[in-house]
Amino acid sequence: MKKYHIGIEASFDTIAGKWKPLILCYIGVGVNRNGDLMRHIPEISQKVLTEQLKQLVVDDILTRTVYETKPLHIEYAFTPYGESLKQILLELCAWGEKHVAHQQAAGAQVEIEEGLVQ
Amino acid sequence: MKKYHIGIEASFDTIAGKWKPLILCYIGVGVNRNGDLMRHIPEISQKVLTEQLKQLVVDDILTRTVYETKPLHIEYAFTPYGESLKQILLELCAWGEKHVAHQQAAGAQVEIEEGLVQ
DNA sequence: CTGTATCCTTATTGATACTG
DNA sequence: CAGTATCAATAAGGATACAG
Repeated sequence: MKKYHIGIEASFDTIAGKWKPLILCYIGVGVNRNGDLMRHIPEISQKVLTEQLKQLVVDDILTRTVYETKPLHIEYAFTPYGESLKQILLELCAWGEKHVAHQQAAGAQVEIEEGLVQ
Repeated sequence: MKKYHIGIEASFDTIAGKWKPLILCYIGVGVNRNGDLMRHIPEISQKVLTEQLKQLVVDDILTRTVYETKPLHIEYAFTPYGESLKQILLELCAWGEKHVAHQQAAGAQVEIEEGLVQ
C-alpha cells in the first residue's frame, strides 16, 4: 500500500524525472513518435525514453498505438484522462518561459530556445 | 550561459527534487517555519530542507525573514513573484488528489492522508 | 523504426555529529 | 531554534551493443 501525505506527491510520482516533463510537453504539442521525440530531446538516451514512455502508459496518461505497417509505426498520445495533466504542464511551461525572462532581468546568464507555448 | 530548450525545463530546475514540491505546498498553506516543515515532512533531513529552502530563496520564489528574538525566529513565505508558481503547484496538488482516486478506481493500492487543497 | 539488455557513472539524498 | 559539515548509500540516468 503506497501512502501519500498530500496530492502533490502523487503528481510528482507521475511526472518527475529529468525528462518526463519534456516528453509530455512535446507530445502535448504534437510530437508523437519515438524518433521525433529523440530529435527534439537530443540529450535523452533511447533507454530512458522508452522507460519513461512505458511508465506514462501504465499511469494512464498516454496511449501507445501500433500501426501494423512495415516498418512498424508507433504513436503516443494523451489519454482523455491525461489531458487534465497536459493543461497544467503547459501552464508550467509558460511559467518557465516567464521565469527565464525574470532571471534575465536579474542579470542571470540563461536563455531559452523555443516558445513552445504562445 | 544556461540554455533551455523549452520553458518547462526552467520550471523544473526550480521546483524539482524529491521535496521541493512538498515544501512549497506546505508553505503555500501557511507552514512557514523550519521546525514546522520538519514536522509536516518527517522523512526529510534537516540538511536537505535547508539546502532546498536556500535555493528557493535564491530563485526568488521564497523570502526568508529573520526576527531577532531569542531564540531566533525565522519565517519563509512566497515572494510576490513566487505567488504565480504557488497557484500552479496548488493545482497540481489538487490534480494529484484526483489522480489517487483514479488509481484507486483502477484497483491500485494507494491512499492519501490529507486533503491539502479543497 | 522501435525497443531491450548490460554495465557503469554520478547526482541526490540520508545519517550522524556538531555550532551559534 | 535553525543551520552546517562530513561521509556513505542509492537511485537515476548514460554508453554501448544487440534484436524484432
